[in-house]
Amino acid sequence: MSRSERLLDLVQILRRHRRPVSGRTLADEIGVSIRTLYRDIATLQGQGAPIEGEAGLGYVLKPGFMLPPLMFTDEEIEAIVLGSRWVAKQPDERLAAAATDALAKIAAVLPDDLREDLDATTLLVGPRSENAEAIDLGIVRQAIRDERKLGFFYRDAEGAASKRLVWPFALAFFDKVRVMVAWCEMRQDFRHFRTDRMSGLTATGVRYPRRRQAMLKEWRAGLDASG
Amino acid sequence: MSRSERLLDLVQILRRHRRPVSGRTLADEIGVSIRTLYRDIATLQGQGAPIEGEAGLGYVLKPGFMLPPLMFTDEEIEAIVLGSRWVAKQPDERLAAAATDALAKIAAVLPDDLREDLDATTLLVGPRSENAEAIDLGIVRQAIRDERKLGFFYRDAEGAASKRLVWPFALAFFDKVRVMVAWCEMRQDFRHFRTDRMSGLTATGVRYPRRRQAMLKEWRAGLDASG
DNA sequence: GACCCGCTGTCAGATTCTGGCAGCAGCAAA
DNA sequence: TTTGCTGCTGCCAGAATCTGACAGCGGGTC
Repeated sequence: MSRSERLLDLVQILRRHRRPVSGRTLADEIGVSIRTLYRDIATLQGQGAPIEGEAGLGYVLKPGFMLPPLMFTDEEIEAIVLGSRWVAKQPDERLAAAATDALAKIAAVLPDDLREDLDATTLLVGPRSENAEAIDLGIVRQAIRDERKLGFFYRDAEGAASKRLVWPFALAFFDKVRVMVAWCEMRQDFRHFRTDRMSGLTATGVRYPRRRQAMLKEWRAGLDASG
Repeated sequence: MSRSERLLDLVQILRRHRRPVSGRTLADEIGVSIRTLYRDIATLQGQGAPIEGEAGLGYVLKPGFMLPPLMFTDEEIEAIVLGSRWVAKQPDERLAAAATDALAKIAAVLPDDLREDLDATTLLVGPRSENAEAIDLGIVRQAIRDERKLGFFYRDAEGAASKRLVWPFALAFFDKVRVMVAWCEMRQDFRHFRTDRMSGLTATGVRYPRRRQAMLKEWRAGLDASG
């Protein structure tokens, strides 16, 4: 195994362990001496990987992912950049900021001529949606990732309010509004919730008893059957 | 200079030369023996770089770009994927196909757990725009890249038709319609052309006398002043 | 035929990588 | 405080890899 491959492997292994891992463990897992492991970690940090080491504990990788070298055509790069620009203008502030950061990282490594080409693809968006949500979508995304229940108040189209406890498993982007898809404990069925009608969001921390993937699949199957 | 850096450099140098370049030239430019260059080329090809070599001519790199290893946070990856999905659903077939290809490349290297996270971000789009253009946007994009004049027929909002010769320098995505921004020889001013109202597109092959970047800048300045 | 060029094999020397050892510093539990 | 675990660095010799030079093949062009 070449060194560069090993470095990518190392990042992957670090991703899997959420708790701090000792260098000894990592070294064994890759099949390399601990001295070499320290060198590898240093190299990765030098390349911008957010790895943190603390004496007495071990190494932790901040949530993230290292993309290996990839070959893209001009048009593929253009598509990625255009898409990211679109996301950067969406009202979902968290994702928009992430898109901006990602664009900066990509632009930093693009050759000049390609960057100029991209300037010729302008993205004009209409006025921002007035349906800004009062809740933090980051909490929703985290709950989906961790498969944990969410509590909140919901105001439906008629203005009637209700308190919900749901099992969220997807976040959909529908034209101008964002919609959380979840299993609603009250209705005992799948429900869509417009995020701009939600309030009082509470991350319960309680795991729900099903797998996100399975629910997503089931929900999609239901969509196909009815529509 | 480490080997991996040199490989990236090699791709960049190949990008700059549009004509075939001999291995000898490349080797000199990087400061390495020709034997090593052949090895480097072989390595790059093994990594998927579309480099073609022909005896008696030299090497050519198909239009494209090799992205070096990059570190992204989960949310940045999510933003990129969401944006690419959006592009993939746009009516611009060429870009949509490119977005799909790019997504496939990215998905191929993502760890499983991250790929699952991304499934939870669904993109629901409304019905496709009915404003599909009758022209090939690829020709427009190429003309912009090469800074060459374009001829076409245009039907304005009132239905009046006219023949135009323009200097295109940007392609804008505005909600559901795509707009080509260009200097119009007839009006002697900047004009926007909805691509779905264009027909009879002709790539003249004639270069226009200004730099794309300068026109883009001037056009933007005009926008700011009037709006 | 005489080039030019891509491409491969071989091999010795240069370069880099690796593992083991020693040692320092920070932290936590005993 | 002491003990133990861990991150981190310097050093050095052996292993692994990379590199350059040479030779040779096949396919094109002049």
